[in-house]
Amino acid sequence: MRNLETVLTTGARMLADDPTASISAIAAAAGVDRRTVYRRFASRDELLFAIYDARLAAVDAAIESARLRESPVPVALHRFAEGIIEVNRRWPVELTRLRTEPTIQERRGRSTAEVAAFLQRATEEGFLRADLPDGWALRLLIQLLHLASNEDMSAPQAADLLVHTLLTGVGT
Amino acid sequence: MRNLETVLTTGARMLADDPTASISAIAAAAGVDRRTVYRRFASRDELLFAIYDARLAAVDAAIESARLRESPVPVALHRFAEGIIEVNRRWPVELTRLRTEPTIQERRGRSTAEVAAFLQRATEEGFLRADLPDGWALRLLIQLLHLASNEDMSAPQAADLLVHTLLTGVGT
DNA sequence: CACAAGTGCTACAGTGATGTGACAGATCAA
DNA sequence: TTGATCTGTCACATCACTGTAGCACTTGTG
Repeated sequence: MRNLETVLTTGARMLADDPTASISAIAAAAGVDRRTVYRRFASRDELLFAIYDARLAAVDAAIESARLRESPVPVALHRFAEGIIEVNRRWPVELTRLRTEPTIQERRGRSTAEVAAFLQRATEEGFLRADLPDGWALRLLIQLLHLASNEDMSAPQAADLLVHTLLTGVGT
Repeated sequence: MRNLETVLTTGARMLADDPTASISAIAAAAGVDRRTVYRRFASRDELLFAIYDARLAAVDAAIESARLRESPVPVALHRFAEGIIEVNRRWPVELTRLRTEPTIQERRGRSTAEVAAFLQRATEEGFLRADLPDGWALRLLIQLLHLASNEDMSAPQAADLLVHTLLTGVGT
């Protein structure tokens, strides 16, 4: 069903700027009856879960195709950034509350571990400074990804800006 | 009354990680009866407004004491970062929804304009690159402030890390 | 002590969202 | 066309939160 996909993406978009958006509102925006949503998802939480799950799947796909383990660091970083920016734009999810859920947490943890390992490699190969606080580069990268996703430019352009900012900052 | 301040700071903290936190929950966490909150604030929105207002006041104070117009750019930047980090920690408000309110919007706009002007000066004096997309440095700085605020280190340390990252990035 | 102000507690009406049921109409495959 | 599946709609119970009312109790100030 195309409708289901529409509900998920629309829901993601709406919940992004108002986490309290009701199922009625989401259904209406997706051009679907509220009752139909309840036929697909037993509860509100299940819908949120499905949305988050879709996002996580997209993130995993982006990580996969970035080849973080194999490609040269600069190449992988660019591909990863571009991929995640596209994911963030299609799934602008900000369901921080769901991160409590163990299943989500575990799965999300695996993805971030992948990225953390990549940053570790980048450090070892001399692309990142080695004297940074633990996890700082990772958290910085994630924030920059959100920031770049909201920039009014193409994904490749945004990725370029992001990588350049990440590595060299905005100073002279 | 000390209670009022407690309600505001507690509310800020609770609403930061769950924007739907009820007045009952906030009151309970602040060690106050729900009815007492309603005696101070006519409605829920008025409480949110008061919290946001307290944060804005703290931000203004931080901007003020940073002397963004007069001090040398590096000095002002450090003072500003340190001040805002402390504000973010005391008022971890993420009431993006309130930004619709015209009063808030206008007041918030004045603060950010002040910072934007400072960044403009920093660019003119050669501390920031001049070829950045419009507003990128400002949005980046704001995000970095949130990020640094959550780091487990003292405000001055976090400010150092922030400024260094902002200006030179994390690359080698 | 006495008075005033503030707070806690119980209770209540109103509202909006959630989740469920039943039925009619639409869609699509055989 | 017929049967099965999906969807829209009206209806309903439930629940949590909001906002208000009245009364009893505590606290501080003269």
